[in-house]
Amino acid sequence: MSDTNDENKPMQVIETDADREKMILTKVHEDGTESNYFDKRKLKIAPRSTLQFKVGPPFQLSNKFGNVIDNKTGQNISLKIIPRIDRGFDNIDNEWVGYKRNYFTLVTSFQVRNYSIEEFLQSTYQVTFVENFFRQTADIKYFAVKIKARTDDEYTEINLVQHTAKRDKGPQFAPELCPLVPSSLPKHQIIREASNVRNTNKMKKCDSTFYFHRDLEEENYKFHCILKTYPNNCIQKVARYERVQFASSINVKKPSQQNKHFRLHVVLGAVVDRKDLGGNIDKNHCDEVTLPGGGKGLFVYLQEMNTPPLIIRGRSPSNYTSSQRITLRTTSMTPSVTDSVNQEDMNINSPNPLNNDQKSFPITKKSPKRQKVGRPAKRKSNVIEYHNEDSRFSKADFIQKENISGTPINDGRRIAKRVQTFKEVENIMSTQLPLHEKLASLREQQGEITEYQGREHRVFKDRPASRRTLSVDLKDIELKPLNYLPKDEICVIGSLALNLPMQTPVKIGKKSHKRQYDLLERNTSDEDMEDISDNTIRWVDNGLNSFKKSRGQLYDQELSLVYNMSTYHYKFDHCQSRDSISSKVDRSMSIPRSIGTALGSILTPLKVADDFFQEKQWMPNNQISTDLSETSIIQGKKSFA
DNA sequence: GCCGACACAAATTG
DNA sequence: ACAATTTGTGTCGG
Repeated sequence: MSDTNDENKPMQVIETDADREKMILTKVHEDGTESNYFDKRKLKIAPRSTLQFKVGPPFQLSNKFGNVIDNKTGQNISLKIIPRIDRGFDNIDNEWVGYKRNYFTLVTSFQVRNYSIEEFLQSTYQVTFVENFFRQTADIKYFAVKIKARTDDEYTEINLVQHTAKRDKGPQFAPELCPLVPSSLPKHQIIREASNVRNTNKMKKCDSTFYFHRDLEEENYKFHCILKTYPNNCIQKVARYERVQFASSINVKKPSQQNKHFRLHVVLGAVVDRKDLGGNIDKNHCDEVTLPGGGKGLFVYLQEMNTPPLIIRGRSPSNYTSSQRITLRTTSMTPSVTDSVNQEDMNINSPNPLNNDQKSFPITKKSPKRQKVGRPAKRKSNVIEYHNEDSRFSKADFIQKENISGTPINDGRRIAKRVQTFKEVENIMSTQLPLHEKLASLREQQGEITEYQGREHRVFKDRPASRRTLSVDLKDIELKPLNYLPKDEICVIGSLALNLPMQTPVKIGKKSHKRQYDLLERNTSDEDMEDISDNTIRWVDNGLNSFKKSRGQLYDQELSLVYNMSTYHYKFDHCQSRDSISSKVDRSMSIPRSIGTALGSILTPLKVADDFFQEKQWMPNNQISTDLSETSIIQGKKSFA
């Protein structure tokens, strides 16, 4: 459970470094599913991609209100809300970021310590709470949950809106109070799989996970019990709030232009009959509801959990890739701390007219140079077309044409293709090189002044700066989940895939990755459900302590952070030297922090690898190192002399 | 600049 | 294989 022992320290260094540098941060859950966190300013992923599902910020207990007594035993019962966000929030640079226009999913159940569901439903309960300085007691008709959003500072409630799957064609509605019976919470994967089920067979399979059918259990509940006072026959075990959005009217920024922070709240409460209560109720900690019979009821808050502060990005184009350009950079020499300094220097010379407000993304933080204002977004220009074999058409060529015509080239000779893997980036780069060089020399002949003049340093001193730049529009790089590619040919790095000159198809080996190891060791339960904790105190401890322990608001214990580039280094294999992938995975653990932080790069491992190679006095040929934080592609020398 | 509405496109679902 | 569905986001116009 504790990840803070010595052998993990090197890992943590890497992770911390990686934390600042990765395009996609992959968190592996205990059930083997992954959450892939990425910045939508930097990377566009298809709407229905499974990468859009991800576990969001953890909840912490924020309030306890009433007291619930089991009428049979006279004992207090101990309740626990089990909420989770399954879509809509990315962990970017230690902040939780959602999009105003996009859906999020919040699921929650609740559990009662030391009760089976049957035991629980066979009894009746009484709630005692204080409202308006008066102590009130009433029988509970049923338990229920609701969700809310608030601003972090003012504590103003923010409206939430839900859509049907039909979105614009269907109605909008506020998230409703959801009567619940106790249950564990289905795992993230189950929520994913159940998200758009229409097939009746599938629905039946899901049914027992999500619903409790009172009529089917009649003989178990012959006497008066709480089950009888639940509103519907079909009672939910899990509240699923899907397709939720913040009200479109919310202002996501403060007047100072700083991000406003929001929190999502989950409230567990008990619904009682208003008639059972005396006096005035101020409704500070309860809401009025309508009872099944039509009478007035009260939803009495029992317990509340909330998220850490959330950032909601608005509709500004600056929050989308359409306004961005990424850069692929290649280096011809081993990166080092010095190099990185130099690079940073270079960066300063590149203007960043776009976003000043990008500190949430590490790459940008490291390289404050977003160079070029993206061309106006064009609906139909998301596809890069190029021909793998035809070096006459370079990416640069393409971009130029595209910029002029506003449409992708498609003259029938070339294969339309979206860039999805680094292999493809590689292809683009390798095929375009000759032309690029040509263009470069042409430019030189014409006496063009290079953008990086004055920035020469040892890495590039042998090449005119004008030869170094090519750019790839970020919009044109879209990454697909792993299962789109034949497994034996790729290296899985988060959800990115690279051709891997290596047999192991690969995640990170046990020994090499303590966290992964822990994860595997712990991953013993096949159940879809999370276990009910059998100790109240531990609940609290787990909730709060792990919150404290968490770094970047991810639970240490529940995850293995497998960063895209942190462990393997690899290269683009242009010359069959397939032995050049270092198998010294273990050594990755000792990558000095300075190396890891040296370059704001989504392909840091290449640089890391370079460094190892240098250490070993051996440098592989044909490595292309790319740096998405630069504003241009810089093509290194083809080989080292 | 913000927002509603409509539109497009791409992965999933059946 | 194919069509329908779903959802991120591009775009227009008020």
